[in-house]
This record gives sequence, C-alpha cells and structure tokens, in this order.
Amino acid sequence: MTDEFIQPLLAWYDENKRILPWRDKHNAYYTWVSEIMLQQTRVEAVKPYFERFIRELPDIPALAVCPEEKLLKLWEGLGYYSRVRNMQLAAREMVEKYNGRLPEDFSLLISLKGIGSYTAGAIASIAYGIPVPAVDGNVFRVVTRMTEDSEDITRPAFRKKTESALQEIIPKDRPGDFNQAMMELGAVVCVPNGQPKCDLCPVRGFCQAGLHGTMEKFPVKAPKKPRVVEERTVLVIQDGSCTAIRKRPPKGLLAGLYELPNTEGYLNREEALEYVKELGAEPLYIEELPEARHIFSHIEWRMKAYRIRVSSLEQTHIPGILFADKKESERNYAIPSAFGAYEKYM
DNA sequence: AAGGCGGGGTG
DNA sequence: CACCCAGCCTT
Repeated sequence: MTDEFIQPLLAWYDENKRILPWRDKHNAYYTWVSEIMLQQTRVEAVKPYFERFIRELPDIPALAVCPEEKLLKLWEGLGYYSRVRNMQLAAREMVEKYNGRLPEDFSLLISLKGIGSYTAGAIASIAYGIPVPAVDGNVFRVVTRMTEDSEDITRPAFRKKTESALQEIIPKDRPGDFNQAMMELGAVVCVPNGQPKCDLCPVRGFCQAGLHGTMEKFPVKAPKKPRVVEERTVLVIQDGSCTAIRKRPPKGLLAGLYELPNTEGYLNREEALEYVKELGAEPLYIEELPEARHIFSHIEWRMKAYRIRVSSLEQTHIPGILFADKKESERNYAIPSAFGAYEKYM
C-alpha cells in the first residue's frame, strides 16, 4: 500500500519539481538558510533574499561573525526578524561545538536556536538522508485531505500524530525527496485558497477528500484572534537632506530595526511640534503627510504623519536618535516595510 | 495551550 | 475583505 503511494509521488516529483536556488546543491548550509527563510514565507519571496544572503555570507563561520546591522539589512523586508538572530546564535554554537558545521543528527539539530521539529526534519532528511519526516503547512494540507481528518491542525498533538504516521512510511532510500515531494505537491497541486488541481495529482486515487469532493473542507484550523488596531503618529523630521531615525528595542515587534520616530495615538500639529521640541530640535515648519496603514499578523497600524523641518540638527544629540540622508540609511539601516509609505519623504 | 512575531500573495 | 504561507519561541 505504501509503495503504491510513494512510487507515483516520487516519480511525479522527479518530473515536476521546480528548479530552486537551494535545491539539489548538496550543501547543508544552503538547506538550512533556505528552510529558515521559507518559514511562513513563500518561495518567490525567498529567492532573491537567499541569493544575496549566500553571496554575502557564504558559510557558517561568516554568519557567526556578521555584524547585527548587516544581518538585519540582509533580512530587511522578509519579516519575523528573530529568525535571523536565532540563526546567528545557532551558527555560533556550530562554530564552537560542531567544527563550524550543521550536526548530522535530528536531536542535535532541533536543540539549536530557531530549529524546530519541521526544520530539523527538513535539514536531516534533505541534507543528510536521515529518514525523518518534515511536516509543514503543505504536508498538513495534503495529509488531512488524503485522510479527511477533521482534527484541528494547530494542536501540537496533531503534529506529533502526523509525524509518527509519516515516520512509518518514509522511504529510507529517499527521505529528503519524499519530504520535498509532499511539500511540492501541497505547493503546486494540493493548493490552499480555493480549488486544488486534483486532475494533476499523482496520488489522487489515495485521496479521500478528492474522491468525495470535500477538498476545501480541509485542513481544519482553529480561528485566529482578531487583530488589534493601533493609532500612531509618524514624524519625518529633517534638516536639508537628513532624516531622523532611531533603533527599536532589542526585543518585541521589529526588534533592533530602525524606524522613523513615531508615537502612540494621533497627534495634532501642535502636539507634533511639541513632541519634536521634547526631542531637542527646533521646528521651522510642519506639513501634514498622507495617512497610511500597515497590517502585521496580529496588529494593524493606522498612521497619521507629519513632515517637520528643523534647524541645526547637528546640534541636537538626542539619545537613540541619529540623522542620515536617504542613501546612507538605505545602505546601512534596516527599516521595516511598515514605514514604506513614508520612505519617499525621507 | 495560547500568544507574539512580518510581510505579501491570492481569491 | 479573509486566508495562508517549507514555523519557532516564550510564557
């Protein structure tokens, strides 16, 4: 039974797998970097980031010693920035304990920062041929449709159950290809958001949902909490060609990235001018900028904004605030997409 | 078990 | 608009 399922799946994968910059390279570092980038992030978004990251940091020792600002700059716009901080922590541990290499062992891999059950399985199987499953969102979708399983996939217990089931059938000669085939199937055939392409599926004969036409009922997930709306005021404070930016705190949302000074709530012109004075600058004039909105996974920012020209920036040294011209900030400072609407005013 | 943590694609 | 994406960490 398992062979009847696995052989067509692997044959389909051999014929139809996408060419990806990290695929079939026999380089565990590439596998690791790509898997971290691919967490909650689409293949097309990852491609250019991966190429640049490998070019700048070609191996684990290079990653281990990379300055924070450069690291964040390489991740700018990808989101979930703790991924790259954790990756550097793991790289340093590999330099110290594993001769600068990824350990060839599932338990050691999963003990590293930022490497969980899925990523450890992916690296172990793809890079080292170790027969362990790698269960991501694609695999959840494929498996729950195949079996018409209505259990909530967000429950940790369901992940364990799925991993155990796949551990039993994973082919020991091609574990990495099997895991990638399951994910590839989920990504291009057994797709989310609407009708899957069951006519293209190599294993449709084994799929209960396909046979019953219930594909879109799976997978079942518990509803998410609604987003919190936050009103903020963003300030583009500038003198000539320089604009004020500041580094965000080391923990929490957008940790360690740079931002335009901004504050909770909607400020009117007078309050905005007062805010700038408190920062230690002398405002010359103020101009209202268009409103903007940014959606995070759990927060929505609704932003009002002002451009405020000030005099003698060089005389203002506010703790934590620095002034940079557009080129300088583009080159050296990672600024998240949330401020994208105001970049043109910098 | 639940919540924090980005950004963008898609129907 | 809602949903989801090659998830992990902290509490």
